[in-house]
Amino acid sequence: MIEKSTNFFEDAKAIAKLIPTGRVCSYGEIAKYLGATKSARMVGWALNSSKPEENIPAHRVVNRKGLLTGKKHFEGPNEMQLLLESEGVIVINNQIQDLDQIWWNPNEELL
DNA sequence: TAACTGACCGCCG
DNA sequence: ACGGCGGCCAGTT
Repeated sequence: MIEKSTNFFEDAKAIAKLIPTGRVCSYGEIAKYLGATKSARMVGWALNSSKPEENIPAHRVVNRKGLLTGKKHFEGPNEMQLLLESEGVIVINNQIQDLDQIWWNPNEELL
């Protein structure tokens, strides 16, 4: 019934699921991997459309600066940060530390 | 129906 | 170095 342009959304969710624990990625990188470098926003939309039941670690997906821009879309304001810290990711002031350390590039890892 | 917004990113001034 | 704006796609009002 609803399998048409959702391909991009499905892929975005799939990539998010592929993100290993303790790692983070940016919307742009995911979008780039999907072939839509300029459609980074759609990646976020895909996660928003997705539900917690989908087991999608959206908290591992952050913006280019490593800032938890989508934390407000979670159950709680600190849910995202707590999840990241729980996985070993250092997050201070809604910003991920050691980005170069935990960064996960789909183009390199999944290549 | 048409227009705006939205978990962003990159470019230009 | 910092600020502002446009572009992408789809969903919502």
